[in-house]
Amino acid sequence: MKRNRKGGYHTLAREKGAKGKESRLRLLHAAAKQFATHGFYTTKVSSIVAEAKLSQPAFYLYFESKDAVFEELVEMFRSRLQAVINDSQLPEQNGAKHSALDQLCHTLQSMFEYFYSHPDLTRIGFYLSPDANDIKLELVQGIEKMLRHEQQNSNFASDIPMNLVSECLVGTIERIVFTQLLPGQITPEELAVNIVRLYVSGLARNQSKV
Amino acid sequence: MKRNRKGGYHTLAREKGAKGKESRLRLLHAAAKQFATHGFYTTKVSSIVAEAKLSQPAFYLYFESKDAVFEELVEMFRSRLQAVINDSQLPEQNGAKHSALDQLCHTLQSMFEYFYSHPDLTRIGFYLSPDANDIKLELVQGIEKMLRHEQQNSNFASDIPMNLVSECLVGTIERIVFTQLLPGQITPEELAVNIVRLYVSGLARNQSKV
Amino acid sequence: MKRNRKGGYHTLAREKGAKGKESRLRLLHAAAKQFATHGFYTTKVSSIVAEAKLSQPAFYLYFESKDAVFEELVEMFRSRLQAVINDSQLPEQNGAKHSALDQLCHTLQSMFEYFYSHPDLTRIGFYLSPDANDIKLELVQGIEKMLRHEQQNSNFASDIPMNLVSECLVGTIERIVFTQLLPGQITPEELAVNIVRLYVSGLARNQSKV
Amino acid sequence: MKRNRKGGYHTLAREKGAKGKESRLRLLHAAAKQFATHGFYTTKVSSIVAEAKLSQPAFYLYFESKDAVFEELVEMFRSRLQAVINDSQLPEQNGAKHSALDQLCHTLQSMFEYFYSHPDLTRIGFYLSPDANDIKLELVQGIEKMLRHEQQNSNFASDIPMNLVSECLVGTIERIVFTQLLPGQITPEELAVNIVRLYVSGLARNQSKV
DNA sequence: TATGAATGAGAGTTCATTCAT
DNA sequence: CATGAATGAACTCTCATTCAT
Repeated sequence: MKRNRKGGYHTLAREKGAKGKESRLRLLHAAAKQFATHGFYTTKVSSIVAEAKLSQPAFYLYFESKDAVFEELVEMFRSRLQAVINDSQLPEQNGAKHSALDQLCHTLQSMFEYFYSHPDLTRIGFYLSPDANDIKLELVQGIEKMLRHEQQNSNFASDIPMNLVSECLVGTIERIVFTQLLPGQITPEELAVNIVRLYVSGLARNQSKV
Repeated sequence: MKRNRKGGYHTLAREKGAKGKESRLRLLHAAAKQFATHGFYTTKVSSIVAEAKLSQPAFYLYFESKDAVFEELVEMFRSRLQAVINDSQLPEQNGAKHSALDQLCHTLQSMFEYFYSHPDLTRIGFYLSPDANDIKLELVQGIEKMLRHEQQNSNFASDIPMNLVSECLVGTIERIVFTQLLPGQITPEELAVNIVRLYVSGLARNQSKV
Repeated sequence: MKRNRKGGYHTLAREKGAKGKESRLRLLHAAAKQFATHGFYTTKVSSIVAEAKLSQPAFYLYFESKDAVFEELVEMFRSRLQAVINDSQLPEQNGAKHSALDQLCHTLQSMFEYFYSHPDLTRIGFYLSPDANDIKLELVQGIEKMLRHEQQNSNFASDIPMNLVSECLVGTIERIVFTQLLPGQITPEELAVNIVRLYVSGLARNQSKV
Repeated sequence: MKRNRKGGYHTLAREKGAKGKESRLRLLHAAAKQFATHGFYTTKVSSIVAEAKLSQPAFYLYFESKDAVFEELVEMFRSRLQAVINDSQLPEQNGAKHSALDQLCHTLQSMFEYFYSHPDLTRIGFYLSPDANDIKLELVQGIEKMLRHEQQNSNFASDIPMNLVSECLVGTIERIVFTQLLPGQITPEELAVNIVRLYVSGLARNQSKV
């Protein structure tokens, strides 16, 4: 968020007692929902607290500013997404490593599962945040690494630069998540499989095209 | 009560003489630039008119409101994009029709050329507008039509639903335009070719994968 | 577009604690005074809050808009006036009902007392409001009813339509209130007596005129 | 008008040629209509010129300001009304002077005829103008003079002060003009007769009341 | 005689944020 | 732990008025 930098945190974060922790959480959820639904600028602090059934000053008991909650949500999305990706390493099986494609497929599926179970955060981190580009860039780089790996195994012949491919794939993911996954048109698994298949095999019946 | 008799200053939208037309255009360009750079909410009417070297009231001489200019810009983008797509039908050559893929490739290239020469509008119509989804949906449908055509010529074996493919492709376009095309990393033609190749042939060297 | 999610700050009209109630009242009084003194359009919200010793946003804590306070004041005038009229029914005395004229006289006096003790509201409801006509019309009808009553007791011979008489009387009231009563030239009681006498007996010494 | 004093006239009034004179008149009529219909503040210069089919600068060719036209219209009303009253002196007939009542009746009728044929001006001068009070005061004084005259002829026994009676009468006139005369419910003559009869004879059948 | 184009000045309203309790 | 009450700072939009032609 570059919206309105204010400088260092002041010592709020009073989330000591149980009640405080709970209030903070309610605010966080309310904020996520409101931001996801209405965007950053049309979400008013007043509606966040209304949804959380707290007063406006209470909001500032737990967050430095409207910008700050937003940033926190984005950060949550970013780090959890990172975690999901990291945790999705397939274990070796019977001493044999999985192919990079299996790995990719599995990683995508894990991501999609995460997106599906956190639609508000996803909307915020992927669409709304000014940092969305950075987040997606990380994704691009992660994917590129996997692709290069497979390429080194000489399974990819494509003369399209892998970086471009990753960009394409991330674009695809981005859209498909919002138009297919979140509305529940398709399961995370199907989506992962379909996308990987498309990117690997392409559409053509005979491989002489273009 | 209802005291307010609105009804506009004097029917708005003068643009009779050349000077007026020019001012309106300056405002339109300034607005496009500001919106594209800062987004809708952080763009102030004051900065638009500053960039256009006019006073604030002048703005309201030519546009009903800040919302209205924005909508006008979006509409421009939408209709011109539509026109570009429609005008990109390849003519028959030597009595033989072009393949749907050539057609797709050519259409993409035309679109990319349009995007490249109108980056501000593109940013507005594709990212910023609440109507962006509608616009992209039109695009999805247009592309799906082309793909189905090719499919009926039985050049596509893919068992992935064509609608899903279109969605994927549009996602790709969307991203690639902003990360590669607009920053000038790649020419419209290269981009079109690469994308079509990727979607048609896929990445794999031998077609037994996944 | 429709970006604006209005929906009010936080449901408005707090006035929970005593302090809030008091502020709201101060604003209401200030508004009444300003409107009465300067009229609707020349009264600025800024002068209302200045008089109430509050900031501009505080105004919108208690009222939806400048229009809204005005309407509220008008409504107060209208309803209280109605109440005054209703409450001014003379009780039976010694088993004998009062004559309609006594009743009229008494009602007028009550009204005048109300006007005299609420000059600002009176100015607003009688002069300034676009609804002033409705309010006066109610008054005309109320008075007409009393007059008809007396007429049925065959105390009135006049061949002037009672409706016209009521209109005349209301016109008289309206003016006399502002030129005589509010400036303190005459007491409510004197005024009521004089007017009724005038309307009942007329000016002429011998009743053969005109 | 105290609205916005601006100081002395500048030398505009270019109404030399016939066309100029006509434009000025069109503006004046348009202004009267707009002011009468919508009031001073809700009438915009832009709507006046729209109605007059001229441009905004043209307006300032003929009038110093919005305030100025309004004042001019009020002044027209005031002076013409004065003239009507002065011209309504009944001539002696057969050497015998008319009674003051006949005179009053005739004067009222003339006034009503004037009002009826100039509804816009009447609305402006009687209702809208801040000077309305002065104008009505003049009227009160004129009427009071007539009444006193009749009183001296000892035709009036009333112990109600003649000044108060005049005030009452003017109030009556004011209202009745707008609710009965201008909407065309009653002719100027009938109105004059009815009012005078009411004020002279009163409502009562037998003169012992109150 | 008239107008297209432009503006200074200000009004109402909103919102994130804080004070006092 | 929480809130009722209040505000500074902006922002959009309007309107009478003028400049240049």
